[in-house]
Amino acid sequence: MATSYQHQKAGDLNFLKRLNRSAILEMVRRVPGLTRADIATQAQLTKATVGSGVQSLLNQGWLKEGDLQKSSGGRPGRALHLNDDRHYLLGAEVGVHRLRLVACAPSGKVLEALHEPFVPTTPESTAALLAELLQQLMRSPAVAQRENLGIGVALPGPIATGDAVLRRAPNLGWQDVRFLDLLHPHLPELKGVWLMDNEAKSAAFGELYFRTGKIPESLLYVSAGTGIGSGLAEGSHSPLLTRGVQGLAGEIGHTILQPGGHYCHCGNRGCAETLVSGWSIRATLGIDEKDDLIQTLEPRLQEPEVTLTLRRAGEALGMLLLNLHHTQNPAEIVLGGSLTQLGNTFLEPALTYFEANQHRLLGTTQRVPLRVVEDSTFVAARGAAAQVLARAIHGPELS
Amino acid sequence: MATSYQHQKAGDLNFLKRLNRSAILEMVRRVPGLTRADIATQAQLTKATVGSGVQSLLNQGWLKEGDLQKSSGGRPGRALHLNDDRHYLLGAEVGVHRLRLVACAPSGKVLEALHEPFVPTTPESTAALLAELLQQLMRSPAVAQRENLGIGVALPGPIATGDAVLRRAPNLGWQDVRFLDLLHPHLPELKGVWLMDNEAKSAAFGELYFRTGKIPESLLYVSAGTGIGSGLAEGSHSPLLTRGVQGLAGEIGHTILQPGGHYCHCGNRGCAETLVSGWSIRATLGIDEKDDLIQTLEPRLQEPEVTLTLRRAGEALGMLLLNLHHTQNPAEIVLGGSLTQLGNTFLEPALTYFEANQHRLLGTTQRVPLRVVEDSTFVAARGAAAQVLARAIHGPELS
DNA sequence: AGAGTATGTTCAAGCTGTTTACTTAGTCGT
DNA sequence: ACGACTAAGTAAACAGCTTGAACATACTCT
Repeated sequence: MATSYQHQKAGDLNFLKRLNRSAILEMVRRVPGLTRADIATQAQLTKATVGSGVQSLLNQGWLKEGDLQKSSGGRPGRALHLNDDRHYLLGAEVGVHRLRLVACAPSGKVLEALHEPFVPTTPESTAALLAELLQQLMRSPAVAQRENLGIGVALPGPIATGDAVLRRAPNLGWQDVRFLDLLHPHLPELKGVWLMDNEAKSAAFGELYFRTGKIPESLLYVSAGTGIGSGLAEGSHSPLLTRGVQGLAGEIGHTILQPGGHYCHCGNRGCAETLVSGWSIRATLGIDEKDDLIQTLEPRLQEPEVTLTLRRAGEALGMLLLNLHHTQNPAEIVLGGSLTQLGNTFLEPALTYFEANQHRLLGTTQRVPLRVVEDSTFVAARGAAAQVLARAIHGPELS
Repeated sequence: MATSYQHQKAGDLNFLKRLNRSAILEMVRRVPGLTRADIATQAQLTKATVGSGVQSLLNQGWLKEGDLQKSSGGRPGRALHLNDDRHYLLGAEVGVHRLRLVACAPSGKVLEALHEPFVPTTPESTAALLAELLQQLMRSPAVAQRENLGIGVALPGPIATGDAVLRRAPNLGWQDVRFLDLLHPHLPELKGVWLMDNEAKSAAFGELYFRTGKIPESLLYVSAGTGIGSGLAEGSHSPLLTRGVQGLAGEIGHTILQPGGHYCHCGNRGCAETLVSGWSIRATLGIDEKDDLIQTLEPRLQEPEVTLTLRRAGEALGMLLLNLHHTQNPAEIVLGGSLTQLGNTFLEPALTYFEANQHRLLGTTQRVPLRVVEDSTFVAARGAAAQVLARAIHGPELS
């Protein structure tokens, strides 16, 4: 249930063993079908060490053996795979207008999902509602016979490292909420990892951690919804998230993009959110808080006023992306959040601006891919589940 | 001589031993006067392990024993200190108008320094000149009888992780320079660690790594000179630097701060450097490239045009700092570079803007300290030396 | 069928951290 | 001044993990 992260400086033999087991598990997770010999080569371990480590992971049900591989002149190796049938992870996102829940297999496959509209209330009643939905999810047949590894909750506001407090969620009207402490009494039987994190950071983590094939060395997730935030995940083995001392890292909605510009709800002037965000688009077009932004705008996309507003917002987003490129320089940028549903009127100016300017400093040597998530509904919830898995693999759970 | 950094996933017993030795050494370095018992408690190791580790570090000359500490009811512990007399580190910075060199003790104390004006030429002749100055430094009495641990070079441009190439240095007119490969033939006798890094990143590393007492969990160094760049160092044990895939992380001079603003030399419009930077101040006030900016402006600080220009630049810097606060949220910000010598006309607006706005999102719970370096002349060179020490402590050198 | 080659396993050996008991060096109380 | 007490540091036996070398296994090529 603790979320603090112990910075490991020194270690004993047990630590070394766990380190090696984790490394093996991560490698097979990332590259399904790896053989013991492949692992020994890549991890710089001996065949014997890998053999015993794999055996123990097989016994614990983390791995399973697959087919024999094609021989390359000698005895063929046996393929190893993550055992995707034994465990599951719970991930939830408390959004501004929605609760989203997933149960994931260790591979990241979504086993069951729930998507409930909700009107923000107190943290306490939200926790009660979420607990009820989680229990509903856990009773579903695809999940019920698996072993749970823990639960992760993604929230729309800054959360500092090592302290499970949501400092402020302006769009929920919450402040200093220890959400896990509120949720735990409703789910006392739920053991394993308990964690909470910022929504964009969970999303970034999940997009990187559940990736297979060629894995970028870092990934930035930009979440464009009512507000706008970002998360940076780095490192392929077990990605690290940049949270900042106060959890404010990624609060890009409040970076200044137009000095002396409009007032933001934070009290400052010219914040990026005054140019791109659900609330600023609402304000510009006079759309009521109670109406769904996307549904309201969909039939009005041809109106010149709407087109102009979305184009301007899109261009501001492009600048914001370029600023992140020149501040954090991630290997890949992923764009998600409800505003991506506004389509090309909004997205095209952002993508165009970024493409036109990303090579200003170094020429066209290496392109940073910018990808728009097709459906970002469960990205943050799935990301929180990914964080649970990472914690389980690298924590004391693995014996 | 290799600069690539192997991401350690798995390890053997030797790795574990080195890890523990490094941890002990780091702890004593950070808190001089620690006893074996203190180390055992903090590092979660047994007395016996610490004892043998310390013994080996004493034998190798990394540590030395000090006085007995005050007893707290039992046998007093013996204080341990970093042996500051045995080794030294070389650090150099190739600036736009200056070469700066230092030889440091492991504590970070500058033993000898050199500061030479220079006019940018080819990489080759710069390497030759630098090598000559380095040899001069190594012959000085305070250094000559110590053992060298390696050399680090800080350069004004992006350098990607794991690849010792300076991609572009616009203010030097260099491109794709493997500077270490040019320097090495002139100093074949120099063994140990060889590395190069971006100037602001070296500075950030050094400011964090050589700190004693209360150590911030992360530190952002902003270098304001001809151009403007930043570096973020994180983690107290052995700080990590964020470089980005292409080494563009921290290129904050080219973040957009004024959409549709003036053209930048990068070809884009509204970059922060068009508002704050040595070159933009020169351009606004019509100061020739050949004249020293600081010396030219010092007698003119009362002129309304100068005051206005510097105030505007300072305010833009304040916004840039706030943007970094809301993007990276470091635990401490350090401001350096030649422009800091312009004094309060320039600095005061920056500091005021930052102080006035840093609490917009969370209230005044926790203040992020913003410090201006008194004399930033050797900060980057000393930081490069710090990187050498860290590489030596955590690399294979420690047996 | 037999040689060749690479995978995976077994087991004694070596190394590292731990445990336990002991020595050492102070303080406190009488 | 002496002894009881406390905590730091050390020595030796012990436990656990990785290693190295020999061996068993499984496929291909001739």
